[in-house]
Amino acid sequence: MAHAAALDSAGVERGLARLKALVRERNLKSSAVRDAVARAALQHEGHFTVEELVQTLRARGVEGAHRATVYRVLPLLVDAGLIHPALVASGDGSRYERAFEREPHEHITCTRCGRVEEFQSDAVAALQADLASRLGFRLTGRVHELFGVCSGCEPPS
Amino acid sequence: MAHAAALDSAGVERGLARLKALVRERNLKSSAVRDAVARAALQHEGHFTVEELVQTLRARGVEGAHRATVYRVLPLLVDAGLIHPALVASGDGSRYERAFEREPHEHITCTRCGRVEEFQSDAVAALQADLASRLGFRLTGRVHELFGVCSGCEPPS
DNA sequence: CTTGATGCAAAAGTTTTGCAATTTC
DNA sequence: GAAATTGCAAAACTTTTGCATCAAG
Repeated sequence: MAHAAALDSAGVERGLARLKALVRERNLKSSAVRDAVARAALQHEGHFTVEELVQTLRARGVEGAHRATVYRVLPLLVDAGLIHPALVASGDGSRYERAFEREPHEHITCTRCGRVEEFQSDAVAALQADLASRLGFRLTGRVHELFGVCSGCEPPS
Repeated sequence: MAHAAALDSAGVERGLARLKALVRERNLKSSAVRDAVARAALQHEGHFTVEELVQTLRARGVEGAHRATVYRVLPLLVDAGLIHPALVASGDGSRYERAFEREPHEHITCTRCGRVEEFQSDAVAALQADLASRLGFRLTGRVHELFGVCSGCEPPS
């Protein structure tokens, strides 16, 4: 189970519009390459590394967004709220995941069998919102992962 | 704000004992250098990078635990439950923080300036415990990170 | 003495940067 | 045209590894 479904094409367009708005706001210039990176990021399922994004773009034939360009573009996508860094450092480089038009979600992983349950908790979401504003932050993203041992792997005795 | 207070010396000793137990269990050999790394990690306030730990050790005069050695030792400290990886990738290398004798806590990161606030919420902890047990999991770990823009970077207008 | 731990240096990786060539406004 | 964006290559970093040497059991 586990990963967010890919964003549909209308959603991707809305994401690109959001990016364009930020670009205008900062007096930057639009660019086809950057849009392609944004598209790939928005359409990616689950989390991805920079390398994976580069591969996706390359596979997608067309324009080969250079690795360095991707590195330069990602921070802007984060600022635009399209993606955000995800998962604690786990070896091979930084990971990101889509943040745009994505419901807050939680994961709980069984460290024994690897099974992942995905669930939603309005109570958690409400708490997060409350905590963020109390600390003076405008909340834009969240990562909430629980780890444990499931009943299948460790029957309550 | 709010980084974890340093562990007192009795706590450090308990941590070292725990490490020693793991070392014995795995038929490894004890070592003064490894203990020094463990000490520095346990006493460190807040999160730290490998580089910072190396600096601390160097400053502490004594033996200059080599960078490579620290890299080799850290996974063992994680297995022993003394520390754990912390924070999603944020630029300069993996971060760790003490886990031993420490309450669960959360992080909120400003995506604009990178500042990290650490806080504790009993309500969140209670919810996590409740959700986990409801899903049939024995909770053993959690990663909870919020992202946003802090008031310093985006004054409430 | 047998095996693990360490330091060093070299190898792998990951990110960042300077520059010249392009593209956008 | 002026200024931002890109690709490329080089530089800067972060982690991992092979080896010879040391230390612990």
